[in-house]
Amino acid sequence: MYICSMYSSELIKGTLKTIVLNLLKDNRKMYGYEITQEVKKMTSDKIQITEGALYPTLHALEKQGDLITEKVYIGKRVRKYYILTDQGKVTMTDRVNEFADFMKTMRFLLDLDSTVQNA
Amino acid sequence: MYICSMYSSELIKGTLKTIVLNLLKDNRKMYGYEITQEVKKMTSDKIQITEGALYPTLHALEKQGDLITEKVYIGKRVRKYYILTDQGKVTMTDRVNEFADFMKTMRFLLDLDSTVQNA
DNA sequence: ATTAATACATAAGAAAATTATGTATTAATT
DNA sequence: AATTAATACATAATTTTCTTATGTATTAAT
Repeated sequence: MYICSMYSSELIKGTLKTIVLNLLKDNRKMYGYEITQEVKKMTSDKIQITEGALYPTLHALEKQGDLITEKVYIGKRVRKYYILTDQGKVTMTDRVNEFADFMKTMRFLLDLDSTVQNA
Repeated sequence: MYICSMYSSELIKGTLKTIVLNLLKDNRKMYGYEITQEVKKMTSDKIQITEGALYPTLHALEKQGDLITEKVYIGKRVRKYYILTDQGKVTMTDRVNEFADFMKTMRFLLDLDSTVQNA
């Protein structure tokens, strides 16, 4: 997963890229460790991204042209900021829309709109 | 995946057990092929479960005691109906609630409530 | 002085799909 | 009548994506 205290690991698979790309929208620049902390904070520890999952994903997104990096030295420590490219913005929008549509489909399929769970 | 014309494969990973268990609720009994067709129909072809994914999943759920089977012969053709056990009903509820909660978390994380996509 | 936190990275292994293949019956089409 | 499509099961090889483990190094806190 990304170490999830709350969700069974297989549930969350496949959403990491969507989460990362979405966090970087509005020209925000973030570095890896910051992403892990922000997601942990925003989800009240429900989703905790592991470094073993995050860094390869960031490298893949960079390789495919969705992200560019900016190295900054904080004292002697390296920090790699990630920024969305124009292509990355398109990918981000596609991914988020796709996930939103997927949720809609799943809500219908699991009959969730008539239950309490989706409050 | 389950052959998804619409969703990128990694998005859907991990929801198959939840989908299957949920379809079998209310003491409904279904066989494998029927499940693939029902999901295809209910999602307007957006989610198409492949046999390579479904059968191993059904066998796993049976092995762990969530499902029992009932063989029926239609002429010379075998049909294996799957039925939720009492344990399976608990698993089903847990899984569906977990997914509902996960969607809630993701809606917040992706800031979907303030956009058009979640209509 | 030691531990925790920050910050990066990669590699081995596991889980859950995909893709491909196989068997066999029955219905539909040409 | 012969072929194709649909029904219905199954498994095996491969790929993807994550987990778990490990590694290096700096800085802050105890």
